[in-house]
Amino acid sequence: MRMSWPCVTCPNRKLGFCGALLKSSEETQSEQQPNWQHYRSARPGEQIIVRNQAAEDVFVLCDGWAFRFFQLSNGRRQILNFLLPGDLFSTATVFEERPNFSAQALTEARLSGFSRSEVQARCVADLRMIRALAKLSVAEIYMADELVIALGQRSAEERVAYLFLHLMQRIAARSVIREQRYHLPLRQQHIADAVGLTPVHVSRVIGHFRDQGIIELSSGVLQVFNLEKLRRIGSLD
Amino acid sequence: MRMSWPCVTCPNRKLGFCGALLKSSEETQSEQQPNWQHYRSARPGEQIIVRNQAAEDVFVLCDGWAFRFFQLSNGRRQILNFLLPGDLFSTATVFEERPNFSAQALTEARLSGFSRSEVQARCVADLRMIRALAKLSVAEIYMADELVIALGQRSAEERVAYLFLHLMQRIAARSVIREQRYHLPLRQQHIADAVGLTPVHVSRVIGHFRDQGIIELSSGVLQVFNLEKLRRIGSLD
DNA sequence: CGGCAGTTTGATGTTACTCAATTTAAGTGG
DNA sequence: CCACTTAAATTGAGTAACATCAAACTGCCG
Repeated sequence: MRMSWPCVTCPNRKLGFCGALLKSSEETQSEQQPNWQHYRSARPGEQIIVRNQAAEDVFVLCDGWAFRFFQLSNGRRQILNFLLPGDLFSTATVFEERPNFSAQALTEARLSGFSRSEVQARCVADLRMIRALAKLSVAEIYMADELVIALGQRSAEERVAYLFLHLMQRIAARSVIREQRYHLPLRQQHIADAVGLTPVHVSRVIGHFRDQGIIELSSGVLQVFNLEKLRRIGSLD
Repeated sequence: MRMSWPCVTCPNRKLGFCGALLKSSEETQSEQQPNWQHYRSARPGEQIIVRNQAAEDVFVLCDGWAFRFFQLSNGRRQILNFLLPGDLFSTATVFEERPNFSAQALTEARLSGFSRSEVQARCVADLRMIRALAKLSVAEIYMADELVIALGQRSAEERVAYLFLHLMQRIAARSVIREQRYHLPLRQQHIADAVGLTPVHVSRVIGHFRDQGIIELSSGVLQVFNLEKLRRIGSLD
């Protein structure tokens, strides 16, 4: 059971950071679980990374959803991004011990933790690791820039549509989508915290989309009826 | 004249990416201008990087101010960040040929352009380059995350105060500040585009700060009279 | 059946935007 | 040095977008 975990939980290893790491390990290590990697699971809502708190490990999400966020002193929080299976919890964690953000599980989740020092050592030894990290880091910067654009320049409807399109694209990159139905285990509170609106207003926006026959979102499933329209509203340029 | 340029224009080479690059070149190259590096100047408002347009070079700002931005089809633009002397125009440009953003000079500016392929080659050869890039990339991600937080969760006054504090900190990191006076060559339009407000509202916010005796901003100089208060308004947590 | 978390709806308030006019500052040519 | 021009900043009035508060509704689970 445990031996087969990596393959079962990360069927799309080639997509993520996990891929480069494990590939680099296959050559130097046996089939056995190396001691610098370990698995862990998290319950919905469980805190995985606490801001400013030093952590030994670098985490990759194997299964389920999670998100990175920043907790403000006034009780609000900004969700920085959502993490899907295969995602590294920010490339910054590879280089910095104390993260500048927090992270928690959204659903039941499984994580893979890698010892940071070992990951760094592998970066030095294996150029492919560096390449993979560089790619991830570029993607992370672009994602953040896009969110800045959405938050700075777009209306409520546009932001929500943007978030849906963004998530749809990422989900579609790792699984086959049938009939434009996407599994989105988000409360409206999460959407609100991600796009800088109140849950009440998010509800109105989604209601409006529903009335227009653009989408339907209920019980964790987003169904898109009019992708064209959603794109016209939510795409950034 | 030309020989002494690098030192004159990048007095704080150790701070930036320029430092690692040139250091790595000192060992392998003579004192002469290497052919994979060249200088260039830009007039205020001149476009330096055009989104989606392939560029051979990676740019470092030597002197003056510039900014990265994204132009929306509705005429609006989001300024992603301001660039100060020593700054690399996004670490993403090192790895990707086609940038996902544009950039233009804010003031009279001098740039240093490095051939991307050469920079990449040096990354492979010299570990210090990688380390420098990793550090920059982490800083860039954190900067973007902070802006997301400011745009998503903070009021107009808080955002403007945040921008000032952020720029003050970066300016102070590269020059001695006397009596809390900072040279900020920004129009209110730039501030507006950076924090997602209209220029009119930015004017009101700054006017309000002025009335309260917190700051004074005119003819390109920001003077801070009450740093404590500015921090209470603008700091993120 | 009751309780609870999440969503929806309505009424009202606040923030920031828009439009337009006015003032200030910075050049420019006589 | 002073009128003239132009860009930027300020100010005011009216409006739109989103927040807030509170109540009602829904689905789910014990």
